[in-house]
Amino acid sequence: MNLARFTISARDGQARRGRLRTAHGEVETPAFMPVGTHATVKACHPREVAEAGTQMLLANFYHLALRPGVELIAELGGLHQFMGWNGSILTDSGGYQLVSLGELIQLDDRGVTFRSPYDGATVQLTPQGVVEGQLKLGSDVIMVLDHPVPFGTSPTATESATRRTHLWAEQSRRVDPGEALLFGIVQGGFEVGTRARSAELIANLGFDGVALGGLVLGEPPQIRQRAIDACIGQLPEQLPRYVMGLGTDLDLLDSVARGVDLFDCVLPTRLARSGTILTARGRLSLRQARFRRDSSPLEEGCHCPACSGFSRAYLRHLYLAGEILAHRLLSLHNLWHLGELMAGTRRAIELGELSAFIDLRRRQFGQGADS
RNA sequence: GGGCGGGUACCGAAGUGGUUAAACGGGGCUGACUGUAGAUCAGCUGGCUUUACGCCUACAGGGGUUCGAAUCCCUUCCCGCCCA
Repeated sequence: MNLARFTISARDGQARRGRLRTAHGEVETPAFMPVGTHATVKACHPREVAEAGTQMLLANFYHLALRPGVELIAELGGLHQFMGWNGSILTDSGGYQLVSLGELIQLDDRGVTFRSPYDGATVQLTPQGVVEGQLKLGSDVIMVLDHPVPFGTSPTATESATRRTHLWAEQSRRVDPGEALLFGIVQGGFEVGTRARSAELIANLGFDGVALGGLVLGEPPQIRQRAIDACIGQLPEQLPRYVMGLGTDLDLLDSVARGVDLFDCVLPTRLARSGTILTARGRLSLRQARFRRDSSPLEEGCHCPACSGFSRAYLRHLYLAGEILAHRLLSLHNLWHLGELMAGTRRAIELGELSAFIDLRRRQFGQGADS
């Protein structure tokens, strides 16, 4: 019944120009979602995040359930009101934490038990509980619980995690998402056949969208691209496709060309907090001594808050001095950069010029960031 | 004038006869970062070179003792506290 929530207005090759309707507005796709794990895009005011071109951001159910708690957020009017964000919110289930917090978990087919990294308390996540919890938060797009495995995991372990992911996906479907959209997640490791089978199975469970999970976990780019292609081949046209955790410029462009609609990544904000900025020519580490006296903006032609009025030298100084403003300005620059990149791809798809656009960006990127 | 305590690499600070070019911090430099336990993490930080645990210069200055000294002795200079 939620199929009409996603419409495609233009195509260019495999790429799609679409629009996802949520309870909090429309999301123009292809879109990049900044990550706000703890109900904040670190260092940035929500207004600034919106100004960077963000229509939907990601928050993390698992982390918010631990702190400050789902009930508390619900009591205070839901996640949007709680964090002062009027746009759309996609919440991740905590599936990724099975990988990132690997030593702190115990799991079986019923779900996961986490030992809280904050206070050692144990928390249980079940497929249904996770969906219900995200509903209580008032999330616009709800992710199911899944079980990703890093590159290099044995076929047996991969098989078992994938089977469990499918089992959990089926159980998740028993919860009525109401106004929210419910997205399933494909796993299957990095073997093309198992990937494709997982995609086919997930695509047939009636979700409102399909995410490709378990990627960017140590695999070489070509293997990742093959895995993405294997999945896309199994997915129906009318469902939005979301590759979880992908976020370099080239990754985004390649995936858009393969028919992916949604992305999220911690990279722009995390890199910013370690002094690295994104530019059309590549990354730039402001910590490098060569920027000490550089009076130019982070990137010529950028209209972000950091590039309007501040020099590289000043921003480098702020960063090295440990000043909070550096985190904010550099984060915003990086969000603007990806916001512009995605706006560019949307325009290019509409004009049927995506490959030219990608070629240009790729060539620029190849020039390096050293000038 | 007398007594006591100090002077260690860019800074702070360990080390009191031998695997010490010298612990540990800070600072500096370099690198990593892809559904955020991350304002985090890792490496380098006397000089030179064939980057080698090779050579040189080093623990205020000078002189000794010793197979061997940042470490022990003598002396000079400087700093701090106390007494006159």
